[in-house]
Amino acid sequence: MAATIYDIAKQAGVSSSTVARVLRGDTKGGRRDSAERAARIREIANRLGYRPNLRARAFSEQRTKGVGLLYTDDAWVFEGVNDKVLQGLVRELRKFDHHLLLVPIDDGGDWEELVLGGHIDGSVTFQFLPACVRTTIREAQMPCVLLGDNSDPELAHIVVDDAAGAYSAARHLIALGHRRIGLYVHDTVKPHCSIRDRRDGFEAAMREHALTPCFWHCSDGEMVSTLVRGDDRPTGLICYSDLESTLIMHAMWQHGVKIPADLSLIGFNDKFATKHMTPHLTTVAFDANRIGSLGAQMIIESIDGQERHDQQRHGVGQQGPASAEKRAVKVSTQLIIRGSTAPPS
Amino acid sequence: MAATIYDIAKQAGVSSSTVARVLRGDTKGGRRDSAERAARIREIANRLGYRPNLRARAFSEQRTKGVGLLYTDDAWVFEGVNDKVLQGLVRELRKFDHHLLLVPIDDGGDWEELVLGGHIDGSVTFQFLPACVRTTIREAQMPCVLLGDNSDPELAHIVVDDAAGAYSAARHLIALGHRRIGLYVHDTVKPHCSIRDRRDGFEAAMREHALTPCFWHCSDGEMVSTLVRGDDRPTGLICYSDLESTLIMHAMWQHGVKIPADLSLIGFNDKFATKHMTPHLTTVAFDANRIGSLGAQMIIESIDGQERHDQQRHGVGQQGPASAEKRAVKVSTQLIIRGSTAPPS
DNA sequence: CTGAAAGCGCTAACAT
DNA sequence: ATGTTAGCGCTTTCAG
Repeated sequence: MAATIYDIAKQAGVSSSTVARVLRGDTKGGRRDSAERAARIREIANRLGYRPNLRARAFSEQRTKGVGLLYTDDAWVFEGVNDKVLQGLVRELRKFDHHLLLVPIDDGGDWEELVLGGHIDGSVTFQFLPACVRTTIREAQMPCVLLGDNSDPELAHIVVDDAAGAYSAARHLIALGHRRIGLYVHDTVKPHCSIRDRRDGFEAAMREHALTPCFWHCSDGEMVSTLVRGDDRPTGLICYSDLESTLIMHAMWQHGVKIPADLSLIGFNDKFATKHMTPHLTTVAFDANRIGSLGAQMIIESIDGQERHDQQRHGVGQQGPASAEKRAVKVSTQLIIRGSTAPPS
Repeated sequence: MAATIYDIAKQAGVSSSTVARVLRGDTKGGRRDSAERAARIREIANRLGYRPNLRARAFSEQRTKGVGLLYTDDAWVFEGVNDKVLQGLVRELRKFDHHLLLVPIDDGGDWEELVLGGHIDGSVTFQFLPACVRTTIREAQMPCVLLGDNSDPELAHIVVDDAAGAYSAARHLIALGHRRIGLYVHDTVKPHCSIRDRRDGFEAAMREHALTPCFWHCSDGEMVSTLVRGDDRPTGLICYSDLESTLIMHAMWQHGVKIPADLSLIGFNDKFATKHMTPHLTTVAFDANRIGSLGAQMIIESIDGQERHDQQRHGVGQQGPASAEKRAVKVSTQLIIRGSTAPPS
């Protein structure tokens, strides 16, 4: 049905290799096909609506140019700023002629067939994965990059510089004159390295000023109670994400607590900071898209590196640059000051 | 490196075909391999850590078991309830041993290579696609299902029964005694069949009671102005999605307009209805996950149907059931009544 | 029930 | 510069 290089070769009266070379623009080794032949071949290919068969190519090259996105938690993938990460990832992969497969990890274990069966050349993971998955991937020597997760220092990963972000937020509040400052994480937030890192950064800033850091990991109802009652309530609150900020800000409206007069509020992610909020939210922003695009570059590099490595083992390679070097990248944060923070009244 | 059926065949002293058959549990035509041989083959395969090479299989079967998700607008894919649709889609595809590829459609047109190059067997689309994409897909005879889009009646598609949903929302408000009722769509919402369908359903209900429907497609600022000034302001508002409802509800809090006493509010999607709102939102819900899982079933059916169809053309098929029948599915809605609606005061 | 063999379409090493 | 050829690993007739 679909035209192959053989069909073209026959019509052009040349060999299939010539067709393949011309169509791929292969000029390796100063190669240059005679212009006339090349033109005719291209014309015929065009007329026949030729398209390289990617399945055949993948089979021959032993490489699909596919990257798997491994995840266990559906909600996580599409939550918060992860949509931006995913966008950056997909777009960047496409730039390098790769594509992304969605691979949910179930208990059933049928992901192994897909991941290890050779339908993908490497994988990228969101959130933390079960240890068995990591083991499997490592044993299979599959290139892998962790996104938003630094739980395995052995593997390449990209995370936000959460500590620095929380630190800058705390510094901002302290500079405004706040003394009772807290960090709030909603109780539905699952365990994640970013919680610890943000807490670390926050507490470091507080300690530098001999202040006592408060930390809450509870429901919004409980947090609101704490914020509205008592004289020792915090006057500054840093939220784990803009979602917490939204909940708190609206609750404060309803309880008559003025922001920023009675409470200074800082978010994280710059996700809902201006859309749903009055006043607009001071928040710790970062380039989520970049996490994805960097991830794409790293995984492709890693795949290419491994391929070279494999060729070496078969004695085809030239020399030995360091094999897929493990890397850890931190994406920087930026404090965006808007209307939700002010000196305490 | 990785074991193949030949490696196993050699060790077991049988032919590769036998290995292939045993490992696949192929019992076609009442076939049953001798138990002892089969057991030994399986044992060896296991010991060698054999895994079928999916690239080779795809090449041989001329089918990858991949489905492409085609989209032009990043934001759309991850917006609103579409994350749920995507979840349902991916999970259901996996149940049938298929997988999903993310295929952003750019102007560059490099999506054609991926889609038409045989890396996917069929495609599913979100939102409306450029006409040229649809033309290409149709000409290539690629199986395709439209999700949340009925703009092309020629193609199989699944949509929410938006008209019925809006109708039920309007009926609810009318039954409560409201007379001035409006439908509100935020001005950032891109053109989509659901806007028209919801408007149709809303207006139908209003006409049945000889009431005048109001419709706004504007910024939230403008909508709020309308809601807070004048005596002929609406007492009931149906929002295009829970997002509009959120914006409106919080603005009303800030303007001292009580919900539901002064304004009854209805959302759509049941997305933020209980999380961010006081009172909880009356909303039109539907099973977004189901759109995805139905979509998966339909696209796989369509792919299988086409395969049979192709075999027929080569004279291999048996008989001729209707080829991939085009279908249009509507997912039903359900009005969930919570605290944001009440009789007008 | 089993084995031999053709074929899927492309890449790349080798020969000319 | 071009042609020849040998894979890539699995599926699927077709003989036996």
